[in-house]
Amino acid sequence: MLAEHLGLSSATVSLVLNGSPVADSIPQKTKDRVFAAARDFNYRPNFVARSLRTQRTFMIGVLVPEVSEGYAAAVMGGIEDELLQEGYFYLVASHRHRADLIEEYPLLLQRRSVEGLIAVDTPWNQDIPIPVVAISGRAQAKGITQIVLDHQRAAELALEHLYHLGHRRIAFIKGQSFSSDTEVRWNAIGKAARNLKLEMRPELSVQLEGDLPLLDLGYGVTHKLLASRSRFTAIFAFNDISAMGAIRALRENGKRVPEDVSVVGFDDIQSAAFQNPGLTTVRQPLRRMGRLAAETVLRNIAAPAPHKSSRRIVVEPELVVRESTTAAPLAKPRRS
Amino acid sequence: MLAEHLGLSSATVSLVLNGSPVADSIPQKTKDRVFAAARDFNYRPNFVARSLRTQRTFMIGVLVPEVSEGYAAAVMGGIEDELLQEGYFYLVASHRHRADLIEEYPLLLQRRSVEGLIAVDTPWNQDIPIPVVAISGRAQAKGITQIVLDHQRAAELALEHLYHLGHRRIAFIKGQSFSSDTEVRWNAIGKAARNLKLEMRPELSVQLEGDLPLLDLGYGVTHKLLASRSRFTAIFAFNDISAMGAIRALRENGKRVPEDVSVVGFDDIQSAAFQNPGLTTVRQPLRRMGRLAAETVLRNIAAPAPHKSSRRIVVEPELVVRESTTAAPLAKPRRS
DNA sequence: ATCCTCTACTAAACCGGTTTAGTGTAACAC
DNA sequence: GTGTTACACTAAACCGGTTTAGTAGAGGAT
Repeated sequence: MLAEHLGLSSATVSLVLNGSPVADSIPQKTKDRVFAAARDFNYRPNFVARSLRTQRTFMIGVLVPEVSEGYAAAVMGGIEDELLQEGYFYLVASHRHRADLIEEYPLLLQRRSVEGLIAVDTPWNQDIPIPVVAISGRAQAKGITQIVLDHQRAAELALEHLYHLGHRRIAFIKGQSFSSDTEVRWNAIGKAARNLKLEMRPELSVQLEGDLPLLDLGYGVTHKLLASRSRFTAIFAFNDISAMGAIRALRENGKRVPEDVSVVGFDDIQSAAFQNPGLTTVRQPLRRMGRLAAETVLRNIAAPAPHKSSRRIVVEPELVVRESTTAAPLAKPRRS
Repeated sequence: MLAEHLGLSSATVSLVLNGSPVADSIPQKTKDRVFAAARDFNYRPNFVARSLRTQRTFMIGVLVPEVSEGYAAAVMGGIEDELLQEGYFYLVASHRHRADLIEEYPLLLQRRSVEGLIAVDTPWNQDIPIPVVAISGRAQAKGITQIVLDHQRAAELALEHLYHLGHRRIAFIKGQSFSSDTEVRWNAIGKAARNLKLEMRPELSVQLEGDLPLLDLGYGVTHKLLASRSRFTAIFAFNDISAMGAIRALRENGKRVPEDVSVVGFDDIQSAAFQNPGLTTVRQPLRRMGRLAAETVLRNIAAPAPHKSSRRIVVEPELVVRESTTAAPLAKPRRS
């Protein structure tokens, strides 16, 4: 540390600059000299050295399936808002759903001494000694906090919307088996359908299969659906991307959206609003969920939970009605 | 370090585990004991301590306008591919084009001892002591490497495509003044137009203005364009998002895309392909640019450039023809 | 003159490794 | 028996701060 080229010990300088109570006895005059020198020399204490001594890194790790994908990107936006504001930085790692990476990255991040971890849509069963918050991942380990969507409400919002528009024959695009939300959401849909006395026909359910690129996930399965010649007037897709793929497949088959078939997506990623027609979708407040996760992880760092209890924080979805849904054809809608 | 609970000094353990040549004289038997103990105790050397001594952090900083936005997300995907593979992690900071943050974040990242910096679409004029690679930012400082698109080629690809489809009255949506690509691209378009003897009418040029949210950037200006009643048969937008906004505005005005007006975007972000109709656009190889930036920054770290020369690496665009462009109405197209 | 109490600092330990310069011992040469 | 070398390690410095325990010196009380 070069600052005591001008008189004092490094201890004094450190004490003064950090405003330690031990420095109370140091006269203002000396303090001012220190501050002035720090400014003149443009002194920036070495963060690594400080981290070593204080055992604080002010870093947290973020695990996502893939950074470049809209869902993760939106969540990260919220995470970052909160973290940078609180003086933290974050390290990101994309595991692309590869089991070995899901295993390895948390270890690597721990070696980097991150103070907490946020796992986005990542299966989790490890028990690690730092706070972990999972966003919509199926978490089995104890002691982690989960941010989850109220899937029941989400299913109701979508189905009631379609139901009130007169749709009775609704096709469903189910998520990939590796996605953590698939199962809960599917069950929620089943329950919501029963409440509405809506029949879920097996021949109108298809499941996504491809992995990451997810280019035209919904495209293929919708073609399959159309090929089966089962009649339907609406599709409820697992996510916005598959909904967009579905719309394309419908168009190619001469179906108009929404006049012939209504389509509801899920997530409300940025491009849902950019679609033409705009996509009606169930919004997950992704940015807020990210922010919430960051807040939670910071709180857990500040005050380590005494009891390793698993908590869950439920966030509410919101139906965003755009132009991809309308009254069912050949049937009298009840309300709009 | 707990590992020498079983016999040796920490120095020996470190030497052995790091495969230092100094450890050559240590018999294999001892080495094996060390390795075994490391495994049993699940020993992970503290990265912070090591960083302090070796002055290596294996971290690089990434500056972007906004993480949650498609352009930055795609670039980050490429950056991450390369970095994680090479054992590096990265810290991200979003400056939202705020001048104070653009000033501050590089400093914060340097305090964190990042070994290099990648600036995405970020104006840059500082001269800092670590390698910097800029992706499509207007960089003025010396010593930094820029990854830039061949804008001339990009403009030609788009204009020639439209020209050959018979379009002569083409409207242009120009980028925001803060975006680093705006000016070069505009000049490139001008030059390409002259080469084609295409007249650029001032009344057919509009400029984006809003800042980040960019929800319907192109929407407003296109409405303005339509309101001016100037006739045009095609729009070349500054980016995909404004192109999507333009399409929406056109539709609302009863214009069909592409039958009445063809639209060309720029970037080829993920949702361009998801559009209905699929958006014809000039692709920037964003992921590759990110990867290239990461490779370059790592190379500069390994072998610091002796001469602080500014280099530029030019990448080639590619025209992706989808469904938003077709032959101009009321005119004989030359070729399809 | 002696003791006490403040004031204004600082010496030195510490964080957890890496790295340099040695050191003790055994084997070998002469 | 003595000098030399190779072997198998280790002491200690070091990275750059933070933090604890303590100390020198001035001034006041007795």
